[in-house]
Amino acid sequence: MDTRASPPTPQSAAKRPRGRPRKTAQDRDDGNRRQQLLNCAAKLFRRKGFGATSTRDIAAAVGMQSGSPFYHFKSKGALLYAVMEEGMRSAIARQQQALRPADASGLDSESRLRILIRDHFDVLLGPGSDFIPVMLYEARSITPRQRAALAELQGEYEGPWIPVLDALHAGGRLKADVKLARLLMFGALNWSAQWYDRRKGATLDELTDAAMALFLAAPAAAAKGAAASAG
Amino acid sequence: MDTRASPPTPQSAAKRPRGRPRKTAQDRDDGNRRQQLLNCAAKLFRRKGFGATSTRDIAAAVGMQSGSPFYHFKSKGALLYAVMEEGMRSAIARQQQALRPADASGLDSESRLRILIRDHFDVLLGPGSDFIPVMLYEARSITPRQRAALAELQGEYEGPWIPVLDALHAGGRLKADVKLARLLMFGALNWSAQWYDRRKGATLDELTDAAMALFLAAPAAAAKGAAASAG
DNA sequence: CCTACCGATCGGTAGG
DNA sequence: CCTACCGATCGGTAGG
Repeated sequence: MDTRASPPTPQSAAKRPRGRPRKTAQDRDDGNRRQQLLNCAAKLFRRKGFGATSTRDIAAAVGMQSGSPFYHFKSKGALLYAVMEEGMRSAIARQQQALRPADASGLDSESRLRILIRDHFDVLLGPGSDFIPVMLYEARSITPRQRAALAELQGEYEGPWIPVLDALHAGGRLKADVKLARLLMFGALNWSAQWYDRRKGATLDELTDAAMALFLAAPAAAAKGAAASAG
Repeated sequence: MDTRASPPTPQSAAKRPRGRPRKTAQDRDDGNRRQQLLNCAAKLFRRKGFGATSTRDIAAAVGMQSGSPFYHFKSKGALLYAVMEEGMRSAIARQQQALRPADASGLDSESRLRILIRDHFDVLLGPGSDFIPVMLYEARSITPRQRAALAELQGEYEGPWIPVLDALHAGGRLKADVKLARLLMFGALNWSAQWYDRRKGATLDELTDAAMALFLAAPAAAAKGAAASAG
């Protein structure tokens, strides 16, 4: 799904009779090295920042020579963007996965919001989650064109939140202006990437509880019958 | 109301017989150039990021030669830290100013929180407010020692929030765990530096209203008599 | 604060 | 994907 890095030597059959195009004989890597570059780049960009990370750092982290990353990505900026794009695509896929049972069982808006928030924390703070933080905190370093492309993916990610927040607003559970509330809520969640420490403090479930308690007003006192008792 | 841009040439009378030790004769700058460096550095660090801003960029922005910033700051990192420290000191001073009348007139916790939030938006989004965003988003680029020093100032800034949030929690207006609520709230506010556009969208007052409505539960229905009617 | 400069590093490329 | 390399830029300094 990438314009970059089409398979090398398209139809230059060289020695090899008719295998898939490989650069050399050893087939233990494939497009695997590219993924390793992405993983290491994400980790380093997050820890040190884009500007403070050299392509040599990244190459060394995956055991390559200094010029080799440019075989997979045409520039350092392209590598950064690839990290962000993979982060978003993976987040969207994960979100759809998380919502699938919710659709089936017809959960109410509160439960759906809880799922969205819990999933968001997972994307942001779960294991191997450097891609989205890089996207959130290095946006200055990509081109306007790339930013626009990312904005589209972000819109896709935010899509499922809208009807949930609208419904909660209509039901009096969300008091603030819906658009501003959404921006503020995402801020509250996204900022956790700056302070959350997986090894100590609250669990992601506790974080989710806190966020729900912070954002949602109690159900209207005189409601029907089915009230949920939250811990 | 800005700590920056103090009036130039305080009492330096022309040739001046026995002034304080100055490097050369021309007295049109003083410690003024240093402040210009800080202002321009803050603006550039915020727009382009620390890594993508060269000391030459900064020098050019204030009309200096490339080596001259190092007369005022011993390294690029020292300049970054100076921006952050000035941002925090100025934010603390501004906060104390904002709270002064509140102390005097004995406002309730809700009103005090509103003042804190409104002031925070001012520090973050008001005119000439590049210093705090730089501090928030370039923390990776300073040394652990500098981070520790900043953490102390941040503690000073957060101090006034604690009793207010505790009181609101005790009064049932803030439902979430207080510590997590504080972290999430600061996230919601701080993130606004990423999306807020002064020229369009909501005003800082509207933003403050939205934040208050998002964070605070309605006052307990059966309270005493003096209830405030919020818009 | 300028002039003149240095050593190091960096992104990137040719050519295999 | 490595070897070998280049031009540019960068942070920083000496010396006035």
